[in-house]
Amino acid sequence: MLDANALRAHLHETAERLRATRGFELDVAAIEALEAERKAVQTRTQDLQNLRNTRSKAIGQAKAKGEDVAALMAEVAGIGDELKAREARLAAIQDQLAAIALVVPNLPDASVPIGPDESTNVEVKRWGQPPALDFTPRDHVDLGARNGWLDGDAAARISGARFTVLRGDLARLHRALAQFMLELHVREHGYLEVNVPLLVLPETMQGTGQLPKFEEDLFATQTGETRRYLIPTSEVPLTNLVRERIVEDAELPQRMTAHSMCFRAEAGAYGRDVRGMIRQHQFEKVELVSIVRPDESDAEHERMTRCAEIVLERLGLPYRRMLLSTGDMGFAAQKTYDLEVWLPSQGTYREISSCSNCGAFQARRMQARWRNPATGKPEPLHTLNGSGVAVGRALIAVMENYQREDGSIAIPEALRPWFDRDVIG
RNA sequence: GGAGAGGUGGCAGAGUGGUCGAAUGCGCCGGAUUCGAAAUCCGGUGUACGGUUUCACCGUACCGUGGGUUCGAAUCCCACCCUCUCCGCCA
Repeated sequence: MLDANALRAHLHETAERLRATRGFELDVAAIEALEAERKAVQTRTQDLQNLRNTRSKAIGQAKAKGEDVAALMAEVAGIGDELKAREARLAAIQDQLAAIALVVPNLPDASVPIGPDESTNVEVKRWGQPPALDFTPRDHVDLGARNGWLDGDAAARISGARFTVLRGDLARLHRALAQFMLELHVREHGYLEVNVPLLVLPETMQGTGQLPKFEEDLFATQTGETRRYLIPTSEVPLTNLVRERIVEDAELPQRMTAHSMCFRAEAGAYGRDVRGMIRQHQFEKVELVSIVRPDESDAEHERMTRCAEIVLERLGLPYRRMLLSTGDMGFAAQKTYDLEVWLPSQGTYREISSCSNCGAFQARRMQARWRNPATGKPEPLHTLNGSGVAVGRALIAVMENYQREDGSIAIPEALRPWFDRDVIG
């Protein structure tokens, strides 16, 4: 959510920036009309409330002195009906304004390249050399066919498309990757390990920006009257830990990591990445979330991205860092780096991590604040999230980059603590 | 799932339908006292929204949530949510 006061004060300018960067059309006319009415109705409502309060108090005082209150009662008589109508109208207007505000995307940072889609992303750096294989590399589906390691057919029978069953040493490798990442972030990068709920309430989803606009991307459950959603990433519960809280300065910055299941409906992805486990309804991710003071978020964004990069470097996986252009950024982000890992079978880099600085955007939706010692006043925090990294995709990357001609897979040095061998298959 | 108790400011904890945004204590901030500190004393100390003559004042809302009764609700009524205790079931 954008700052309400700033939006009001710079409505046309903001609308122009949203159009230029996001291709988002802000309904300026509707907002102006609602704002004008809101101001009139709110002022009138509060005047009426004030009148009612003062008169009611006078009645109480008069009664206490044993005076006749008939005249005072008559004065208040007409207020009730108008007040009720005004209050209802005000609530309706504020609901409409909120509904508009909740679907406006974040404004990109000035350093973000302007462009329509991923074609205008900018490569910032490259690390590592793609492995020189003297045979034609297989993709992870072919490699996974050995030993019943990766079984899409079984998963389809059980759960439908976009699920996989992992078995044996591949399941073990998958688990080792998650453990390795979690340990790295906890022991070396200073993150607090958190274990979070996977089902969350609608207001939680609204806090981080998945709702109300992207409901079709989510899996939902219904138990009686209560609706709960499966998290698409542990960013959601982790970030919402500060929802409706005022955090003291001494508690900042907060760095949290969680290993969790993630669930995505992938409603708009029919036909994309249907082969293998690149794009699944259910996958695992080690997430990084930082809650920081506003003036620290840029530096934290760089730091967080490095924490994700180190995962790939320790695993010896070649990658590049991309600065996303305005058209490719998520709804809540003001700046995003994607890490893309080399996949030999595709001869290209594929997304394995996304690190975003959301600025105050999520914090305003969540009412997540800190007490600024300089002013003594509560101010919105800044929130950041990043994958550190996607476990399923890391598994694919290890399989493909560490494959050998016979279809066996070498175990990266960093994962040896979880294995008694240096090769599987 | 059954039975009971309870949800009030950062915390603890009062609150007969009428100057209750809310006593008191603790905590915190400022000041006095002190060589300094402790103790003591004095003062201050919620959040959001709105208005304006915009760093100051004024107004409104908020006592779990949502409704209702009333001129007036923390207080009365209804529904829901949550927490705790005991029982049952269960990983």
